[in-house]
Amino acid sequence: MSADYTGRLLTREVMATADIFLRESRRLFKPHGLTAAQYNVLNALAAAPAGLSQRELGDVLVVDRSNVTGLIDRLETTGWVRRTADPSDRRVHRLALTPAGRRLRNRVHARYDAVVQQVVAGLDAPRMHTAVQVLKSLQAGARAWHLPKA
Amino acid sequence: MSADYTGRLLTREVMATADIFLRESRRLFKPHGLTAAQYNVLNALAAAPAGLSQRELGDVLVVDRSNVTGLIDRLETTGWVRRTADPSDRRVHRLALTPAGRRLRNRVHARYDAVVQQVVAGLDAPRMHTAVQVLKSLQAGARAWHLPKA
DNA sequence: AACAAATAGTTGACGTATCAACAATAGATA
DNA sequence: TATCTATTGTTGATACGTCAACTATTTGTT
Repeated sequence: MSADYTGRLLTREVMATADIFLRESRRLFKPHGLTAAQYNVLNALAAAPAGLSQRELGDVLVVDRSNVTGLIDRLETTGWVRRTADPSDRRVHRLALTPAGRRLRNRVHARYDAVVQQVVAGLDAPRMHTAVQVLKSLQAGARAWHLPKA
Repeated sequence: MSADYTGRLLTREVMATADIFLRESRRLFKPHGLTAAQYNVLNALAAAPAGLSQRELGDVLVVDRSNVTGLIDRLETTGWVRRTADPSDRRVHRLALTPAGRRLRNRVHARYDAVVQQVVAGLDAPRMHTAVQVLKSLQAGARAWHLPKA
């Protein structure tokens, strides 16, 4: 098994695994009326006690500002997120979970976490640790390819 | 470092890595006028000497039939893919690369492959092998969670 | 203070993805 | 054969994602 064959295989499997995770996680979110992107928003907001601006949220999710607009529009109509004016900068919208949004997030997060534990159950810590290191290395490699453009 | 912490970390890193790959690969495809989805179509067709029906292509790419329609519409207008009538079943459209499509695919594939080799360069075979095994196990685990619904 | 950047958010155009509903065709069965 | 069922591809609605262009602000410079 040549090294480059394994390299191709590895990158392919990373993509395939992420794709399966995404698909299966959608099945979990759907009954709660949530999409995967919306769950990520609730989660990011739950982890930011002081709230986030839309730009900050976009940075956290690695998503364009323009995408955040629609995402929050929809989450506002469902009543899970609130936009409030920032007192010190009239351009920014401060985002926060509503109580209902926080409850929903906690409920879904617990289920999601339980599934992750189940999915990961067959793996021993050293192997997982190696896998994480390999993934980090792949991320660094991908970014290193990116940077030379500068 | 508890096992469940590593489990959460692992799944998060899988998603993050796939996301970075996707973003960076788009940078590679763009100058050739290709999107990531379109590259995947060209690749699937290049690997199927007898051509594929739209349903078969959807199965290979794990996307909905309805998505294939638009994908092929666009690739037909750029002249990289051709739809032909299937003689034995008037419902199906047989898909094939045009010569230009095949040339484009080969050109882009070569570059893509070179980048993958570069990205993977810092990793030794045993670690990659472990990572692939872990990923396969995660896929199996995710699907195992899926199946119990039946 | 006045003017020139830079930044926050929105909009519109487009590509990709899903789902549900539909027409045309094929296949199975009564 | 006539009918019922399944399958192929298309369409329309909705969501997500990008980019480029725009407005309203802020900040920085002269």
